[in-house]
Amino acid sequence: MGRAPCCEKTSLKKGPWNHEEDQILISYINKNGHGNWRALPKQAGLLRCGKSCRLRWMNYLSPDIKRGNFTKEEEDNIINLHEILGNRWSAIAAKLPGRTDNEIKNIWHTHLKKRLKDYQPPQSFKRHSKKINQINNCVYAPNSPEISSSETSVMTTNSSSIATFDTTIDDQIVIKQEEMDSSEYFAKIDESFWTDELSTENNFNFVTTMDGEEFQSLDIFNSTTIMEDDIDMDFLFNFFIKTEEFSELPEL
DNA sequence: AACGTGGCCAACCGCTCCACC
DNA sequence: AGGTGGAGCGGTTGGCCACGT
Repeated sequence: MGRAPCCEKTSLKKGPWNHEEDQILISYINKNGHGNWRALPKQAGLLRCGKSCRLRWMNYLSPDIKRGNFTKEEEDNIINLHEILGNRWSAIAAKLPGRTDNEIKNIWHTHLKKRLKDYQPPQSFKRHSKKINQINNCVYAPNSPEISSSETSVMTTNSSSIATFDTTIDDQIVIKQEEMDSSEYFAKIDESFWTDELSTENNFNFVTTMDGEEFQSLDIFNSTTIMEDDIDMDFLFNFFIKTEEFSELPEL
């Protein structure tokens, strides 16, 4: 069974915070910081448990929090990150500055889940399957030279390419740190590109070769979305953990 | 105007993780 | 190595509000 409650709840206030309590908490933390959440309410003179104070600060009062509606870009990022990370709301929040895990969780349950459900992928998808389990090597090459025409890149609907697969070497995947205008590299996808084989989980991903002529789909996308304009190692690490098929991780 | 219903979101609860002893 | 306690996480709840009938 779980541990005992963190405080004697009978004497402590629960429910919505009022303005006065907010002010007490803000001024206490501004003055003293929050070393020990458990001890904080007593020291600050609040009839709340430490957990409640921490939650109020982290989710509402902290100056780092960005208020207001989520932008389309933020929503897209949440969708993509959720596809990679699942319900790890705090990990998703860490990628969205100013947004809290609670906020993201709420918007996921109220808006984004519905949005994904409503989305129908195009009907036909021509795929030349290249199984991810054929890829045995992984190389992280952030400063590698320009992408050659033999390589296949991966993108999402709203971001630049970050991953490049060398199609001339069956068992190698090269990850490059690229910042580029994706429209420069990727041909437009028309209806003939898609087939019925595409599962709904794949609907934010597609792959083209660099010359834009021959499209390829990789089964990697059954569980993975690659995204973000600015790649970072933490993100890459999560990506590789998620795609357990890789036998090697990039050097960190 | 009154009532019912559903959406939204702040807050709570139970649990795990992890540092420390 | 095992116990303890604080911090943090994810699921869930409850109350407010907008909208429809």
